[in-house]
Amino acid sequence: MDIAEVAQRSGVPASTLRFYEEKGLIASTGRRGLRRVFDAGVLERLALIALGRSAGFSLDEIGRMFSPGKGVRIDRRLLAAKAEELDGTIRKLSAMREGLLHAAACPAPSHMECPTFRRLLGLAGAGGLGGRDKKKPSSKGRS
Amino acid sequence: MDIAEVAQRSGVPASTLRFYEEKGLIASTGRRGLRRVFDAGVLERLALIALGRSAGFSLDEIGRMFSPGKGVRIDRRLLAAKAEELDGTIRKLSAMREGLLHAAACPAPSHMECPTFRRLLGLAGAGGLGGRDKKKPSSKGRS
DNA sequence: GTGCCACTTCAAGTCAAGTTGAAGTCAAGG
DNA sequence: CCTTGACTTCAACTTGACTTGAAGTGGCAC
Repeated sequence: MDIAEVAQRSGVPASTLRFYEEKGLIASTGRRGLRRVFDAGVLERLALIALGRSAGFSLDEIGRMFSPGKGVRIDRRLLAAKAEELDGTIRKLSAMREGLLHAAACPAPSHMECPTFRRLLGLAGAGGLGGRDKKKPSSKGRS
Repeated sequence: MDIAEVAQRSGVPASTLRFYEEKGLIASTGRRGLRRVFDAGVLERLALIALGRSAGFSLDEIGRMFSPGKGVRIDRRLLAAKAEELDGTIRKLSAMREGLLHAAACPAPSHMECPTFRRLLGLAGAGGLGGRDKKKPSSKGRS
């Protein structure tokens, strides 16, 4: 498979594939001339990377996970830790969602007069939850 | 209040306050010499900003929310939409957490041989969930 | 054999949300 | 009056994950 096929099959842009290779996240099995040749395993690897990213791992973390050998070799404690972290995030997000929903339905003329909303303010200050960014739509390139 | 006091009372660094003012998210009521003077309302505003950020709004979105007037004037549909978005995120995060937990405890020698883990892979590909970044600890400056 | 165009490389740009540094200002205390 | 140092401005840097552009190469269809 050349890079275009991997891109097309995985939905990951070629530029990203090169970037990932540069970062050591994926590897091409060789070259045909200048062009990278990938084997099918790279698709699994890419799925794994997507999974990791979804779970909140950085590319570096993901890289560390399978840089050792060919196997996936993910440290289970790392997974458990990440799961716990996720759990905290979920809790905060849930509280926020509740508050948002209430605020949306709140009868008070101004949100500032709503006790629930005001409670939410404190929550925001307290919570460690950071800014989230949406994933890019990435809806291009797929036929 | 000068910037230092606002910083101290809100926990938001002065550099960030200047940045926020530049972005139109907060306003100083005047100057004493060169120095900004803020009134107490800015603290509420900052709480609101923190809330918005926690809920996943970008600074621009937050700015749009209260740029109109002095009042908070948050569009309730926007809140509801954000809550729904949050809900989706929570769902994905939860699934991810389940999978992570399973993977951490999974008896299969390689994660690739574990059906649950493989199911997770599909999930990651499907989910729209993007990369998350942790909030910085920000444990400086607070006494 | 030759031309095209998908591939290659490498550097630089983007975005968000700030942070950091240098150089300058000025209110207040001694 | 003079020093101090907290404030000011402005620009450049940071991080993470890529994308984009320019310039070059070469595999493959014809």
